[in-house]
Amino acid sequence: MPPKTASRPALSRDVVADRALEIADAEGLEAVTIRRLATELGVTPMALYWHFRTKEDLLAGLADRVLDAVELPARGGDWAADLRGAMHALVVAMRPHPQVANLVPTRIMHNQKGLDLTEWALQTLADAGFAPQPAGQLAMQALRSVVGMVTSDPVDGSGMTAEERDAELRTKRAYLASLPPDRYPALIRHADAMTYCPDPDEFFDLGIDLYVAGVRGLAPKA
Amino acid sequence: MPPKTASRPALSRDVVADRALEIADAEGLEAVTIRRLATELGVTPMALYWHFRTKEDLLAGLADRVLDAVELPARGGDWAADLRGAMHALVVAMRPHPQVANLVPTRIMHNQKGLDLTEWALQTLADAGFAPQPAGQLAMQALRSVVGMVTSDPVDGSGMTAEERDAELRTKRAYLASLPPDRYPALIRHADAMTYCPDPDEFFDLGIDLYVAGVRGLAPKA
DNA sequence: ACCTGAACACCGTTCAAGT
DNA sequence: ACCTGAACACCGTTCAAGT
Repeated sequence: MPPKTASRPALSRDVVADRALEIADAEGLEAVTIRRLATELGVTPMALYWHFRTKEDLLAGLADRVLDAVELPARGGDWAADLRGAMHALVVAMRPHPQVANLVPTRIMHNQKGLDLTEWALQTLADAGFAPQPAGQLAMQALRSVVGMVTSDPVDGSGMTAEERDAELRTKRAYLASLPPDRYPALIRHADAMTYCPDPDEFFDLGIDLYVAGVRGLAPKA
Repeated sequence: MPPKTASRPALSRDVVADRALEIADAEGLEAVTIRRLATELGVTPMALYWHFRTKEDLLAGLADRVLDAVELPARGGDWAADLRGAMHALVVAMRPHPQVANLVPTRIMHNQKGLDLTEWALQTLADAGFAPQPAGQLAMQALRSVVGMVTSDPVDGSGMTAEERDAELRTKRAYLASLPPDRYPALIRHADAMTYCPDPDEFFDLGIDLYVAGVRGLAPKA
């Protein structure tokens, strides 16, 4: 039966991890603190140690929660489309939690969905004709590529309001415009493109396209 | 003139940053602490605040120090070779300090060498025919690609002794071998390739090749 | 099984003061 | 200009104890 204080929901790994995810999304990973988490959950800091061995274990739990949300699509026969599908699935799962993205690579091999993703990637790369060594490296590169994109997401990457983003954008452009034009002509010419991304979806598409085109370029000729 | 206690070298941003780099390389970024740093430098924790506004500022200093070490080669006319040269220069500068690699992207635009690198990349990608928007994204992707490789360097990535690495390698392989073979056949087949890299240089070469091949695949036809 | 209480050894940082 | 001293508000974690 539930505890007396009906206000407090029962504690569990998932409840704690979900709350930690909310804090991380709203205020960044540094804001995720055993003590803060305990206060918000109406519990003593030590209570959390029943569910997580250490804070590191808790952070691993966050990464697992993100990986668990991955929905792998069905495989077709085309290796390029399959790679795209897996990367897109990862992007969809990770974009809501850009702060946690960096933790995912450490969990990829210790998580059911992570193993499924890796198996998928290895099979696909083997289909494309790669030997085990490059296939393994390219599979990991796909993961890192997605993590990198999500981490530097031009929109959601750093929980800010629209006004804050606007102010920062103006600051950045003013800064780039102030650079010596004889030394940094291209930088100045690209100032707008580097500071503003009209369509975030295109941002991710380009990253995935880049990876797939790279794999295609390196693939052994059939 | 030097202070009385000749044992203590004069404090400065560079002296502090170099010491912090040593600690980070040997024991990881978490070991870099204002108080620890002060003790090692024979000084009060508060002394460091004369040279760095905050700890964040100190960490930025570490990233700057890594970027300062980049030696850009001369440019040829071939855009692919130029891209390769810039990425290789970044790899050479960052590999000795894999723990700091993650901090570099935040400094790339606030550092002389970072700006030089970006200018180089943008000019090269413009030469290859890219419009400003994709050129800007691809330039950042090159940086992230290098950071990702250095961060997961199979050899130097996580300051361990040869014995520790060997033990971990055996553990990992035993773990992969214990997976259900009907569900993870490729993973098991790739176990050796995923856990051991015979030549770290090839690891980085493949990553750079992947990026360049990707750019080539996306480049507008001449 | 699940949680509390008190204590320990750390953090980064402010503020006033010394030289 | 450069550094010290004392204090504040935090951390993660251990260990023994409660229910």
